[in-house]
Parts: sequence; structure tokens; C-alpha cells
Amino acid sequence: MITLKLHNTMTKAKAAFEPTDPKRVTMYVCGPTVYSRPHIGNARPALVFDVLFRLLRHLYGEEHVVYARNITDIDDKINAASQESGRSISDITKEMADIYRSDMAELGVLPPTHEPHATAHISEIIAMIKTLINSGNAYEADGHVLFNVPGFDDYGNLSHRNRHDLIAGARVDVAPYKKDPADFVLWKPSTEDLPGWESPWGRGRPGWHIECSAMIEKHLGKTIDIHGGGHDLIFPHHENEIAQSRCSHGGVDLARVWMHNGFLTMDKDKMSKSIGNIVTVHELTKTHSGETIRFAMLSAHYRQPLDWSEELLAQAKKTLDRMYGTLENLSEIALPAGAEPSEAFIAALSDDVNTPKALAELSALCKAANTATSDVERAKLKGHLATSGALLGLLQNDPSAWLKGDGNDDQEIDALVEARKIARANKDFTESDRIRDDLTARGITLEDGADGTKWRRGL
RNA sequence: GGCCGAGUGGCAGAGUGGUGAUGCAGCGGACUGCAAAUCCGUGUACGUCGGUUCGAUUCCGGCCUCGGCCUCCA
Repeated sequence: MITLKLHNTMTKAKAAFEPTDPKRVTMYVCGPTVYSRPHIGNARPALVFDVLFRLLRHLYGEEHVVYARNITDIDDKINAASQESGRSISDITKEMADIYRSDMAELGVLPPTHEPHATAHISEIIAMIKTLINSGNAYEADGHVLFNVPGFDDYGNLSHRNRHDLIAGARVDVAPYKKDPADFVLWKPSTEDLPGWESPWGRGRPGWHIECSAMIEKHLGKTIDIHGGGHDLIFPHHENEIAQSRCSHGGVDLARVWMHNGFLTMDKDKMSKSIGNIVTVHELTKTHSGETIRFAMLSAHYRQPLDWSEELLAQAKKTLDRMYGTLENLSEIALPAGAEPSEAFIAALSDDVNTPKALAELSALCKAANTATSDVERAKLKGHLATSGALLGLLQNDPSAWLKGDGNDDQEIDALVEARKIARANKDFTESDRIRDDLTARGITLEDGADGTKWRRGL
């Protein structure tokens, strides 16, 4: 088996991945806070870790990989959205979670094994906070429960900074009830108009960080194999998760490998709701297929920044068209039984999920298929293409349907192509070229081949 | 101020201490009635200044530029 190598934020190095138990490989990725539609930047971790999920299932077997991606449905931003719109919190969170799921499905993202909701884990959260108080790692103050950061020596190991740096850079007023400026909230009081649950510390709600620790423990265990998320979650979110989980689990590691995806930018600026330079998945899917968006996203390595643009999407579409063109030319060839991705393709993906390299291998397979002379060879390559594509969540559509695209004038086009065929048979090239020019003007491209004329939408 | 990361050919984007991935675009050719698609060929790319080395885009150091985190954020 090819060795899977992953880059670990904790060690800042790539290393061979070794799960605790190959029969139960565990991965957790921080999911969305459901208060608005996801933008394309939010989709990057979902997509990146979806590819890793597919790769892990390929390497270890489908039934041996457990992947959890949470839904944060209790958060002050949600409360604010509710007060602003007048809609109930549950209305908003339910709608936005549904939209998130359907948007991700549109991008070919597989549902994770578990999709835990924070509000369904309040008792686990309270239990973990109790443990932390009992062990002296947390304290109650002014209706809040806070984590005692100075009591955890390894705080800052993931983000590679120490508490002194943090204090030096602190830009925010420190709440008076904090013993140390770095202490963070585990539980906070709720007023009557805010969602809240009864707890030993009064009616309140959990802080953001504790929910992930509690849900990981419940669904995956104390030490998981892979923890992923966006680069901006390294500090403080993941640092805090580590502190909470390790202190309530006798010090064992929370995750063996920490992976973080880089950001999507728009004109080089980070795409974010606060800046307002966002483009939602919903908007994008009106003009681009989910597969085109997916291809564009995977065209850069997950740790690199990626500048999102229409040009990027146009290039992705063009390359996909080319690959589907190759597959269409293989449509007569039967898919061989037991087909597997090519070795070079798996090697590329196994090198820290190097999707650009994997995509290059897909191109190489296409070229080989286009030049292959024997049907045996072509069948083998078709098998590689189909299964390699599947690992990336690409090339699973019917090639002919993909190339023809969506339209309601297929029959009319077919008729014109037929008329042109007759004109060509009569060597009436003036007429045949006129028909082709008309079709070109409508955005239809014709391809005359040995076995007749094919057409596709797009120039 | 502290901590991260990035600067590759017209564009996107991998990678490597020594035969210039891959895709798009361009140019030449084959094929075609002409095209399209496909195929073949075609590029003196690695921010800058030093250092190490027989040899650096790749290692080390300085500098410049850009981005991110330090507050909610994928």
C-alpha cells in the first residue's frame, strides 16, 4: 500500500499517517455555524476533507472510516440574526443547515458519517465542564465558567505562540471576571430572551469551543486520528479544544494530525462575511455546475491560498470538457471489472492530498487514452479514469450529457445537424457551413468524426 | 509588536540540489471539403542581494513585496 503522508500543523511537517486503529480511522472537521448561506470559502474545508474522506475510505475500506463534521446551531451570531429578522432561532438554524447540506451535495460532497448538532449535546458539554472544574482546570466567576489557561502548560503548541505573545498582542478589553487574560468561556449565562439550558451554574449556554470537544469525545473518542478545519481556526478555536479535551482526558492527545486549509481570496483579500466580499455557493450554482466549482477548488493545493475568479471557473470548465471529451470517445468501451485508480494518481493524492498533481495525472490518463491503439489498453485507461475521478468526486456524469449541457432545443439542433449532414453528402458546403455558422452563433460547437457529427454546448 | 505563510513562464498551478510537471492561451504542423476535436512540435519560469556547493528556483541568511492570525471568522 502506498504510504499516505499528511502535513501536521502541530509539527509543521509532513509525516506518514498511521491511524491508531486501521479498522476505525477517525476524522473530525469543524463545520458551519448556521446563521446564513454558506459562501464558497466555507465550502473549501468541506470539499478538501471530502477528498481526504474518499481517499481514506479507499485506503482503509469504506466501513473503517468514521468522519464527523458538526453543525453549530447555538451561537451569538445566530441570536443576532434572529433578533434582526424576527424569525425564531430554530427556524433559522434548520433552514440554514438544510441549505448547507444541499449546497455541499451540489458540490459532490459526501455526507459525513456523523453530523452532530451542538444543541443536541448540551448534557455532554455540561458533563465535560464539570470534569474540568473538578480537576481545577476551570472556575466559575460571575455566572460564567472559564477555562484556566495558565494551568495548561502546552497551551499554544498548535499555533506556535506563547501566552506572553498573546498578552502582548491583546487588542481586546479583558473581561473583569477573568483570572488570566487568556482564559476563555466554557459556559455563559443567558437572559430570558436568549436560548439557554439549566446547569449547575444557572441557566445559560455553552461557549463555542467546548461543543467541539464534547462532540468529538462522544462520536469519535478521546484521541482521534485527524482533526481538520480552516486556517483561521488554529487560534484560538483549536488551541482551546486541545486544552479542554486534554485536561478532561488525563492529558492524552486530542488529535494525532492537525490539518488546516488555506483561504479563498477575492482579489487577494480573504473572503469573509465581515468584509462582505463573498460569493455564496447558491449564487455560483446558478451559472456554474457543481462539478466545475469543485474542479476549480481542487486545482490548487489545499494549504495554498486560492484566488477565486470567473477566469478560474472558465478554465476549470474547459479542462473538464476536455476530459469528458476523452470519456465520450471511450463510450463504446466497456468499463473493466475491478477497475482501480492509477498508481500515480493514488501516489499524488497520498502526498498530502496533492489534488493539482492528481489532476495532472488525470490529464496524463486522458492523453494516454486519446493515443492508445488497442481496445484492451483503452479499457484499462477508462477504468483508471473513472475510478480516479471518483476519488476526487469528478467525472461521474454521462459524458454526452455533460458536453451537451442543459437546454430545451436539443431536437432542433439535432434536426439542423441532420440537415447539414445531407448538405455535406451533396457537397453543398455553402449550405452546410451556413448551418454550422448559425449553430456557432447559438453557442453550439460541431465535431465531425469518423462515425458522424457530434455537437456540444460551449465554444 | 508577536506568530504563521506566500512570491514559479501570458494566466492558473505542481515540483525539484544537476535531463524546464500539468492545464488554459499563443505559434508551427498532421488530420479535415473547410472547421472543430485530437495528435505532434514549440517556452532560455522560478521576488531581490549575499552565502554554502563542482552545481541552487530548490539549502542557509539579510532585504523587498503581499496575505493571514493575535477578536467572530472556513
